[in-house]
Amino acid sequence: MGSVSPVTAPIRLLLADDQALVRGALATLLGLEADLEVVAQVGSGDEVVASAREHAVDVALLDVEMPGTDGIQAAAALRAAVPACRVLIVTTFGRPGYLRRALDAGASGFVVKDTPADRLADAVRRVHAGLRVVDPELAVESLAVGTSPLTDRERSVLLEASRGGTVADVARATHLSEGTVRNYLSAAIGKTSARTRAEAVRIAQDNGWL
Amino acid sequence: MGSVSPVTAPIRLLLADDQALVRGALATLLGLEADLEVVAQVGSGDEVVASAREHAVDVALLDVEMPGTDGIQAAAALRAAVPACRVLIVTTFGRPGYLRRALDAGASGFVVKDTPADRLADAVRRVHAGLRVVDPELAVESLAVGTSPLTDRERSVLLEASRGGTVADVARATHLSEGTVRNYLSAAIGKTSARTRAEAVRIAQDNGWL
DNA sequence: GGCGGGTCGTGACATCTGTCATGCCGGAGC
DNA sequence: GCTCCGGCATGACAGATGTCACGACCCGCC
Repeated sequence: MGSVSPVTAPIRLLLADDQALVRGALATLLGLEADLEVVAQVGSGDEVVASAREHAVDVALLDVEMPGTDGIQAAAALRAAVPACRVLIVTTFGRPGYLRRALDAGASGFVVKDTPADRLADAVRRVHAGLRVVDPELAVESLAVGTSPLTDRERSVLLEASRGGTVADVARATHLSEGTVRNYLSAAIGKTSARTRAEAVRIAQDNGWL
Repeated sequence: MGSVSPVTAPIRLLLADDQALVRGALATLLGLEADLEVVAQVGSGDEVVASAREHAVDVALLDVEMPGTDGIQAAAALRAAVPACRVLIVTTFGRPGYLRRALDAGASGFVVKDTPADRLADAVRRVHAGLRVVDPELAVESLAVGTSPLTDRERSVLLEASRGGTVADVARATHLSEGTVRNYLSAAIGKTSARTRAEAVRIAQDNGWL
């Protein structure tokens, strides 16, 4: 007893990713580290909070793109429900808006999926130690792009329009007048410096504003 | 010598995926299997053929979504250059058109990334043994959807239009008359049973026709 | 109280889109 | 030979879209 360097308990991890293959592969990868232990895996954002609580998770690795509750919403819910649990967002797309929203939601780290595999474990350790982990390049871009210029309605109308329907479709879906929809779309097109509705959709998506 | 059950040489694998994190994780996952060995990893389709030749690869696992040469084009090139090397497509999206094109390109297997991780190694072994590996559900869907109804020009015009530009933009990019572009778009809209250009884009993308 | 900003609506206008008819050319197939 | 089909184009037309001006309401803020 009282050894000079006691064996610390491993960091308990939760993995949330809708793609079972990558989820499993990441679990294997992280499980090889002596000080890390994957104690839970889920395939949707809705299961995150319950699972994190049940398994006394230290760090949750959340993908952004998931069906239902996405990783960012899940991060917010998780921070509220289990404040001791840190969140590391692991995502495919390094969209500026994602980063900002992730940090707002209380995430401690943000890693894109094309970073080298051997850095992931370090990111987890840093997050667990209370540090922030953010790709500096992405942080710069995020600052440059700034926060979304779209109001809530503009965003929701543009989101509906991104499905490809006509103005009439969008109006029906949002319970708005057709004229109003066109006004909001016009505003969104202007604010995104686009020249078409479709282009506005693309720009907003690229920036993570949808 | 002449032992009853000789140790067979491990199956030599190539991994191609633009996301380093999943690539590395998959490598770790597969490397744990005694009869599998990851001998090469690349991050783009252009490097596949050279790398496969250099490392005497038995089975190549290719992602479809990659910058530059995509996994399906790479599969075709690889089959032509190194016929002994089998191809297993590992992709995020189970789009019917992807499957068909992958098989046409000479792929032996097609696995979506939301299949359980423990099945991947089996898929690799089967492919190596000369068997076909295809998700039966996806095969059915692929048959139901059928092959792309779009002609080459319709496809390329729709692809250009998917970037969100106006008819004039597309006409400029494709060196066609504006009227012709509108004709092709109209045809594409009709063939996809869409009611808008944007919807036609969405449908074509979902089916893997772009 | 006044001001700004977001929300929702109307009406009018110029332009863009989607559709259709029609034509010409070239190649594949009978 | 002829026909069918795809590529390419033009012209015309109805309807959709994007823009602008304008007004109404509510809320927060100085």
